[in-house]
Amino acid sequence: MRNRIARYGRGVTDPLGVRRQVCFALYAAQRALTDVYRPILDEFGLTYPQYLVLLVLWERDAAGDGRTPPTVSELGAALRLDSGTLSPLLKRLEVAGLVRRRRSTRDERRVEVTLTDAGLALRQPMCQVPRRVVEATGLTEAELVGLRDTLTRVTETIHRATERS
Amino acid sequence: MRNRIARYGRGVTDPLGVRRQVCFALYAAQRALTDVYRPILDEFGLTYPQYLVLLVLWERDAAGDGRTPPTVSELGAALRLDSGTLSPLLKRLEVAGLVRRRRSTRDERRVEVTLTDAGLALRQPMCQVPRRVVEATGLTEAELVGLRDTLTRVTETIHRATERS
DNA sequence: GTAAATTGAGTCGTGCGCAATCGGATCGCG
DNA sequence: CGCGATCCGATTGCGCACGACTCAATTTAC
Repeated sequence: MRNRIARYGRGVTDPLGVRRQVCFALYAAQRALTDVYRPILDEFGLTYPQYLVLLVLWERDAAGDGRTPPTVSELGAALRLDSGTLSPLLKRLEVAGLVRRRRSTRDERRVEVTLTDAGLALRQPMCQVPRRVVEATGLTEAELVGLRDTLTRVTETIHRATERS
Repeated sequence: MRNRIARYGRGVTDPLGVRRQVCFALYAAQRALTDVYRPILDEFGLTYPQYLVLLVLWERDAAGDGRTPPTVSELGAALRLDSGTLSPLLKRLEVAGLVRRRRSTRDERRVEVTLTDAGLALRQPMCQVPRRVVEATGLTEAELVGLRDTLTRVTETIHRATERS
């Protein structure tokens, strides 16, 4: 049974106090963490969402399981972004020379995204990026794992709930 | 019809994978939670950042401590948003009839933001919004408090670190 | 008292993030 | 085989976020 939240009245326990809200904490933390990434990723000429796309591509590449390269939809599934976000982003990555976009020959609706040599070469130097960012959070390894798992659970709960509609 | 985001079928165990990273968990959770807010706030014709601004204004209004109304800068300090984001946002809130902007007479650089009657009247019906959202996360109250505090700590740590430069 | 520095709001450009929509490609079923 | 339903990607439009900048008002330093 869901536990009840105290009644929303006024005064000291004002439920509408911004800083009391988990949602604001999440919103603020996300932007703060992006602030940490920005100068680091700037060294590589990347934005945070672009970096995430590369992470997925590196991951798929390393798996080396003989699958075809990921399509725009598959990247969207991995990052939960839709084509309206990914299409222009991938174009910018292509202009930067890090990825290639190519129509699938088997299904010409699909666009397969592959890493260029330059995109592949970025992987090694960027290996230390996560460590540098994590240090800025000031959290212990255990706290980080707990935080990640809680956040992941929240995300999955929400997605399960909304996919039912 | 909107682009549907397919389920991401792979395991969570890839050591260097996107899904292992706290940063991605934060990024994804923030967007998932916004997905929960969107339809609810749509009923009031608001976006999430606009709702946050109203939260601060309601809070200040309830405090009734005789202070002057918050300025754009003070709203920015509360939400950690700069004038480049707030100025157009506040204009939209003004067009919507929820907020008034007025130059301070004592310092004409400042713009004071006050609630209109319509903006004030929105407070009561929106009291249930946080509860409805929190239910969607599927977390207990204790977990929520812990999550909020951890996130707040991360945010503060980052800000202390970056403000030193 | 005036020049220099600072502060506060606004504007512009770039890049997400999402809704809505379009057009082409494929699939399902008769 | 034919045709409608479905799927996929691209595109468009809007609203954040943020950096860089402008401009005016105020504060300071001398």
